[in-house]
Amino acid sequence: MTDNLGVRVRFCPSPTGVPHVGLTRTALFNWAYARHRGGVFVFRIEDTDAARDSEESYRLLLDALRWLGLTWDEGPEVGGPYGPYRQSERREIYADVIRRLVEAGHAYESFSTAEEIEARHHAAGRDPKLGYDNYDRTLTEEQNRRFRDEGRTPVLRLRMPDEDLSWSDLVRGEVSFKAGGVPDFVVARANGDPLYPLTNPVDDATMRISHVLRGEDLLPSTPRQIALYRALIDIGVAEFVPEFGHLPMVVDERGKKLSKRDPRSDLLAYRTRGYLPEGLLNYLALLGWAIGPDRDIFTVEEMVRAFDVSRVSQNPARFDERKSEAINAAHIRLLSPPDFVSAITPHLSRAGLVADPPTDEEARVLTAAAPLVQERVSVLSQATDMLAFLFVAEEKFAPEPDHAAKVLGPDAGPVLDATVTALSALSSWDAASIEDALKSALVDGLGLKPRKAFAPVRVALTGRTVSPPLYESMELLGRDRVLDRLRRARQG
RNA sequence: GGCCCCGUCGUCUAGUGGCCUAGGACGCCGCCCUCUCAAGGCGGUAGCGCCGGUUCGAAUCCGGUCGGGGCUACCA
Repeated sequence: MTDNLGVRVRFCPSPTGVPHVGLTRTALFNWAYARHRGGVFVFRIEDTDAARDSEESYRLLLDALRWLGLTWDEGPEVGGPYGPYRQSERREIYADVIRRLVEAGHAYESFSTAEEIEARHHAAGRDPKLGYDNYDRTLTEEQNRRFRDEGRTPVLRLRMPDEDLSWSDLVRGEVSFKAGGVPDFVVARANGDPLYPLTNPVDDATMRISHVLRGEDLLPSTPRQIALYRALIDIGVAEFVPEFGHLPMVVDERGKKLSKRDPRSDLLAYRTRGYLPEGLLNYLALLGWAIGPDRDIFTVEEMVRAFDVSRVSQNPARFDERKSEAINAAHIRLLSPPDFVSAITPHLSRAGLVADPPTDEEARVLTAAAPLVQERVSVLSQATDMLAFLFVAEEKFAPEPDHAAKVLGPDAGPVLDATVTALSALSSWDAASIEDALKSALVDGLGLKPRKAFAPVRVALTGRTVSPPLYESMELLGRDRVLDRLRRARQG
């Protein structure tokens, strides 16, 4: 039924606004399915709505897929045998299909206005929300001519078959819509503009798409697509009806479809906050799919190997930021030290802490300091806060006021003094020596509990009550800066 | 309103008639480790919406019910 072309799936967003996570999850599942089956992943841009589409949005879409590594085999900038892959460049194709649909009697002219349709429902005592009543379907040429003479211009509607429309959904099983339940729908405006309900299936048909995997919100439009497909087969545009699989919605805490305007849907925000592509993808995969029992951290390769649409969940999936961070954190920990350094470097330079690219000295410190924070961050941008004390210009360094207030009071004086004394006398400057010296000076010497003893030192040196490990941080900072910061803290 | 989809811990899920006194993960709580915070280790908390039916046996099958959601444009 899907002929010898094999698996061909597509991702077909419209370039409006910024890329969002629901869309991305759909892209991921399509991509993973193509890769798993050794098929083709087609990327198509549905830009038929000039009023809302933008070139900027188009560019962001491409960037996003590339960042995530969701490579496409056919589509914008890579081409392919069924192009062009932007609907704005396929107008002649639609015009031709429309003409043939009308000639074959599958589409007809419809002059009814919304008001007239509603009025007829009222007059007949029907629910006015019923939608189009197929009124123009049976109009004679004579009546059509009269409308035209009045100066009215018709839209084109597809004639829905008078029978139940069902299909075996890849994720939901048998789904069926009763005959007559779906009104004849508009495929082209009066001015000839083709509409989404037409362009989408026409492109799928002409691009030989074998499996349509999309959000569940599009499930009610499937009967229309099947009807259109049958018409397309009749006029020789399509060869088969594809398989459909409707993925569960990604919802918010209220259970509603995650809005494009919800800050959590902004895909780009995850990138700037420092999500790893593999971390984000792993979490997105969890929204409606499981790689197996008792397991939820995996690589894209593992996902590709295991992915199967028929195992996709039918329930809506709530987007949980905490869990998405936890999954990302797990992937950060999986990074090799050099990879982690490369991952955080752009964040540090964007924050103005290191040059772009970093100087040799900065790179040296970065390499030494990165392991100190790799297990402490869940998103990359957090590394900038934790490492800032190592890179800020000395004259700009100052402990966070509220942190200082907690532990740098009058009690801290003797601790700071003892630390300066102990450190000044140290013969070798390394974490182990520093630890020995401070423990004997503060814990043994002053009789303080370790947590009490080190808190003021930590804030004096790193500016915060929470920091990377102290001794290692001191080693990296160097004796001069350490002593200088301690003395400055002493003076308050 | 109509049509359609969905219903296992708070959340994401495993579960496809006996392996389930329901497993994992996030979160939360406690303990251990410890210079802080994490990470890590150990332990704990919490769930099959409800009612019937089928069956020796149901989270799993069927019906109903209740609840949630989606769609219902000359947007995509």
